[in-house]
Amino acid sequence: MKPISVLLVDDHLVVRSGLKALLGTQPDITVVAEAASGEEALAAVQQHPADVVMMDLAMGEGMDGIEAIKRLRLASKQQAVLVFTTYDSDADIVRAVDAGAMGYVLKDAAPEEIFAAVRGAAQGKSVMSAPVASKLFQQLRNPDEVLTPREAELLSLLTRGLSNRELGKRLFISEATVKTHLAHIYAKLGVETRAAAIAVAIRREGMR
Amino acid sequence: MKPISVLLVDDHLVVRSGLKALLGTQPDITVVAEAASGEEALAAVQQHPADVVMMDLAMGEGMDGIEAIKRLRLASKQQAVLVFTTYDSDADIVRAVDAGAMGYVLKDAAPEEIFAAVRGAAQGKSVMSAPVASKLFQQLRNPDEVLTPREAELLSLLTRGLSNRELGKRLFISEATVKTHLAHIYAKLGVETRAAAIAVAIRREGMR
DNA sequence: CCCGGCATCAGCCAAAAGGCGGAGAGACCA
DNA sequence: TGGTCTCTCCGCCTTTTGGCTGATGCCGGG
Repeated sequence: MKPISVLLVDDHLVVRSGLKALLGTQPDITVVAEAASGEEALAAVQQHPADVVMMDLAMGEGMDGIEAIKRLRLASKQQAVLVFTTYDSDADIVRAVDAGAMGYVLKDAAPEEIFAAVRGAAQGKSVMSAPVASKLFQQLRNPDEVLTPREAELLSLLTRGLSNRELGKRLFISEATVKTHLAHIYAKLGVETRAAAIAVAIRREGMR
Repeated sequence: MKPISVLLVDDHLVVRSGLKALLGTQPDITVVAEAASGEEALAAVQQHPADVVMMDLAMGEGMDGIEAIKRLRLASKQQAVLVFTTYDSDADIVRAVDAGAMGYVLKDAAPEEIFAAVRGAAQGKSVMSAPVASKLFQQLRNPDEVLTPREAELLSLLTRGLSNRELGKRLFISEATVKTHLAHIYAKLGVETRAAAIAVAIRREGMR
């Protein structure tokens, strides 16, 4: 049996080096390449077609992890993409799964969990950390709390600190409509004021 | 010459393991212990009185990095504390320096920079990444934009989505005073509304 | 073809937030 | 002692926001 080949994508050298050290302890797993950005990852996968791509979502400048996943999937369906990141925001999870990620593991996971995720991904199985799975269930159970595209768009601008008037101009809708959307958003997020909505959006929904 | 002993504090195993691998390549630096939380760090430093403590600021549950630095400094002035973290938010930097950190290095720094920081800290010198130094200068140049302790406290609660009334109750001050503080905060942050203030606070000031 | 969800808009009213000027007490420093 | 900060508080007025009710057009599934 050939070992599982892995491509690491993370903008932090320490993380890559730590991951390599960890994975190196497993005889059936080999790190064949590393990349510090989405761009590098796309290039690296040409040279080293790995079985599993472990990817961070937040990567400083340039292409973000989600975009990188999409392009990787487009370029070739050979390798499975495993998200390996710090945060478990609802929005990130949904977007990653949507982009075609096979698994979602948090950086504070135990080594065994990480190994299991890599092996699972290599076999085409979905693996995710408990908190991540729990969030996904949450969403499935309460579809009433899922924002519509328009609401999400508005919320995103809201976190930029715009007033109702400004939101209206930006989205080419009347202030009245802005208010209606806001009322719906508040209900779905479980808040009463725009201030709280912004706080929730940035922290929970990951709208940075 | 004895090698420099280092204690690593970070809640992510991958980061600790990567850092250990990196520092291990330097003959004059030895990692003598690791800790995954502020509490563990305080205990570990008793067993292994290291020359330098490398500490992350964001550490999930429990004591945060700033608090850990303060307690470490109280417990013993022997070791130098070097902050090693992902973000360079103004608030974090100021608070860390205030708590007694000797240096501030970002996780995306080059290995040489990390080594230099460890050696510097061991010799009692201050070392910080360029972006960090730049932010500090910024603050020195514009002291008008630095929040007072009370203002920072209020802003922190503001990002929780509280109303003026709630802020007043929480801080045992009148709503009028809350408004006064807010006006000052808005001026310092360069915004006009509480929504924008929250956005800036969470993103720029790192008040998560 | 009707119903439900979505997006759009209106008007009314109460509450909250924000702008402005003024002011006193305590701390700290030159 | 005088000047400067910081924190505290007041009143008055305008703007913004949020709650409520109701309505229209569009689209897609049953």
